[in-house]
Amino acid sequence: MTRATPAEDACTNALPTAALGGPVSHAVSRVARLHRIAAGKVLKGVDLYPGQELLMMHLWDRGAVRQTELIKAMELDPSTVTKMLQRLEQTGHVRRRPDPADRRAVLVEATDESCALHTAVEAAWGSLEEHTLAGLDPAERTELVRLLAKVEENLCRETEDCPDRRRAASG
Amino acid sequence: MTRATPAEDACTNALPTAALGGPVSHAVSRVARLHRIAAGKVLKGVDLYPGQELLMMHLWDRGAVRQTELIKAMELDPSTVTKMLQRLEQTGHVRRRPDPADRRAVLVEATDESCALHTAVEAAWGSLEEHTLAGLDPAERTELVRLLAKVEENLCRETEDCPDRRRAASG
DNA sequence: AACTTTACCTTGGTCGGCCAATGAATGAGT
DNA sequence: ACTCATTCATTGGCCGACCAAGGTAAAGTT
Repeated sequence: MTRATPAEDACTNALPTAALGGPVSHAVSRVARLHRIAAGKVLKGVDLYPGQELLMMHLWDRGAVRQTELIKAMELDPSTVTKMLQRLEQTGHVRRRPDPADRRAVLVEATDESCALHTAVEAAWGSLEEHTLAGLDPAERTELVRLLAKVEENLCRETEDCPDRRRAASG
Repeated sequence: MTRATPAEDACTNALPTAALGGPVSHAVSRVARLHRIAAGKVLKGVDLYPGQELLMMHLWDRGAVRQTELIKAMELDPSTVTKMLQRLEQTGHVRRRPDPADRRAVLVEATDESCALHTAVEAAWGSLEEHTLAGLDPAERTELVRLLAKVEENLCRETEDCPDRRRAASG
């Protein structure tokens, strides 16, 4: 269509081709990267790496849980969670013990020291959020959340990675 | 049997604390992750990993460039680009040669074989973009792009990672 | 009870991405 | 011309994240 000859194309655009072919995809990548960096800076004060704070929040919120719980809640790969927990345990943020009711399961909980970070982490996230949304009025923020949710839905569908989200705990 | 506390079942949907404290931050993380996965699937057909396609696009677009050029254009860490290029070289997508005009620099260019992927990659990105935006009407798409750009600006500011963007290619 | 399937977690590998530190060549200052 | 600073690229280490494969234990089936 737009591009017929792959071999010869000396178009000297300032805009990357990617931005033309997929502006939103491109923007998502960039925003995500910058956001992660920003998160890293904010989290440096609490001795956490980006990503870990979500796990900790879940732990603070729910208390002792099985890893499966975390995996499902955060929709991450099991191996990812395992490794995160190993590091988190090593840094003293988390404690793991075998589940007495299920010998193949592991119970995870936040350590008391980590609980001291709870407030700081939430404050950090609040500040990160505010920074991210600086200059956007409430209507824009709402709209952004709505649109992102739609996009997430779309991507979720293809990925088929969040199938049981709707029914979390049905009897 | 030892299911969980009934109180937890009450707030089923398990809105993570993170979602309350930073809905957009949370959404950005999730969307980014899903988007990356989707990109991975689309790119599997062209033997590229997510992230590499942007680099290749730049190469296809600009021809032989120095790594610095890539680093600035993609706003990535130098070491990241180095490693990406090493793998890309090993998979035959890229070729590197010393810059005759500057003995500490390296010229990078896409191989001919990789050029054959050019069209496929752009098609993949197009399809990814379309998938991402499925169900959004043109107005919503525009708005999303606009809002993401604003957010990127905000994050950029703090990060101070894209200061010289205005003067991309001079001379 | 014995067998089979499923669930839970771990390990090993790969990739993108970062930071910190290093080596090599250019460029600027004196 | 000789320092000194800057730039270019690489290496090593680390983390998040994925997949694939494996081992153990609990359910489900016969």
